[in-house]
Amino acid sequence: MTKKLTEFLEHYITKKSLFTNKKSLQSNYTPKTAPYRGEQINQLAGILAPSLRMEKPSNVFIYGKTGSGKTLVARYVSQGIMKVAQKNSKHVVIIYLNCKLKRVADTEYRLIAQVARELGEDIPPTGLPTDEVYKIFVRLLNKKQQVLIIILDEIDQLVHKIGDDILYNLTRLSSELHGSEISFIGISNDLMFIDNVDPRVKSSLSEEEMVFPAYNAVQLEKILRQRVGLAFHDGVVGEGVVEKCAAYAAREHGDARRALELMRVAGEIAERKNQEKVIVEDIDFAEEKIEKDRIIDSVSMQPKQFKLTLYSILTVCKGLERGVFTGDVYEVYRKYCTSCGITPLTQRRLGDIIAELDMLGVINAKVISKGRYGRTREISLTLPVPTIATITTLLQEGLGL
DNA sequence: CGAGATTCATGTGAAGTATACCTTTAGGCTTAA
DNA sequence: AAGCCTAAAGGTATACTTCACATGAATCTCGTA
Repeated sequence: MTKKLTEFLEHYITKKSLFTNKKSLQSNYTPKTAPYRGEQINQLAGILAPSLRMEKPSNVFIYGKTGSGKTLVARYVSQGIMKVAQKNSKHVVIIYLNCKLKRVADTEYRLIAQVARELGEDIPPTGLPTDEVYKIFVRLLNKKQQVLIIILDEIDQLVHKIGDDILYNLTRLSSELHGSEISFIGISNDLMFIDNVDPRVKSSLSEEEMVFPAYNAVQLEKILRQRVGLAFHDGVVGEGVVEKCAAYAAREHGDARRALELMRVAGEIAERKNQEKVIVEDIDFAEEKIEKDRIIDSVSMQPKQFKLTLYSILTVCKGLERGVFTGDVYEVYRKYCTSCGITPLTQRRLGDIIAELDMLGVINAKVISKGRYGRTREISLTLPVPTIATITTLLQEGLGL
């Protein structure tokens, strides 16, 4: 037994990895070149370039489906600008924020606080008045002359959650600055998003607009090939693997991020199975695994009450084909609360939590009217059965049930 | 039979409350001159 | 007397509760053909 283990570990060291540079398949990796996005890069660079002369660049709004390279281009261009700025000792600061991240940038206070933190100021997580944080932020900017560019990724989620007042406040910010300049890059998956905000905000925040088309299958394949060349040893990726990967991702509105992740996970799976090559079948496994991991990840990061709510939903749904309703879930939820000593929330709150779980994509909740029998959310599960099982046991352990 | 009223179970918005955390202030203690 | 620490006071953001009203289609009601 122990011999077998050491053998395995010994073997692991000597074994040649399939990867040469796994990082280049990870989603936060910025490659040296961005195929099929040259135009967008030039355009964005053109918009942001004035920052290098210490002038305020126009605010930009970037639209495009997930995995169409929005974030990549924004990152790519900012890196370029930062590099040039540094060489010429210009004070240009570019901050990237993902507004969707819970407890980081999902409220006005937290967003500003986070930006200020990135600029090296210590802001407490709560307790300060929001306008005090604004003041700190303005003071910070005025301390030395600089151009600040804030990239707000998934900004539609933020506005959906807390309203568009924050955008108004942000746009007004620049009038309080002397010396420094500030501009924003908003990134949104939702094409209709800007039409639903205050027109005053709209005009000032989207001085420039960019739309990113989705990649088609051919382009995806080219991108994949490029990255695969960086990430894997030669000849490791088997026949037809890249093609299949590209086809899978193209099916999902040309999501390049997904294609890359698929490729990476397929590689990991192949490696774990001690294969010499990545084969087509690995992609199928990878697809399952990715979805599962994504869900498990986002579930395990939720607060306790969310977990308990989800657990209640899962148990109520189990074995049932039809969707379940808020009332059913609440009943079960209360039962679990007493059995594990958590004070139950009100049904009002539970409704909100269910809505949030829906937003996360863990469950599917739709408001329906049952006519004479009232109105409720119809909750159903869309996840594959094995995933549900895993989550259920995970939650069970986590909640001590 | 069909138009309009009714009804149910919960959605949804606003306002209030509890909690955790922040800064400021005042008082008490220590320390150094 | 100055400096430092601590506790209380006064304030905020956030998660949650309470209250009150909104919703919308199945069902009911009742006048009419």
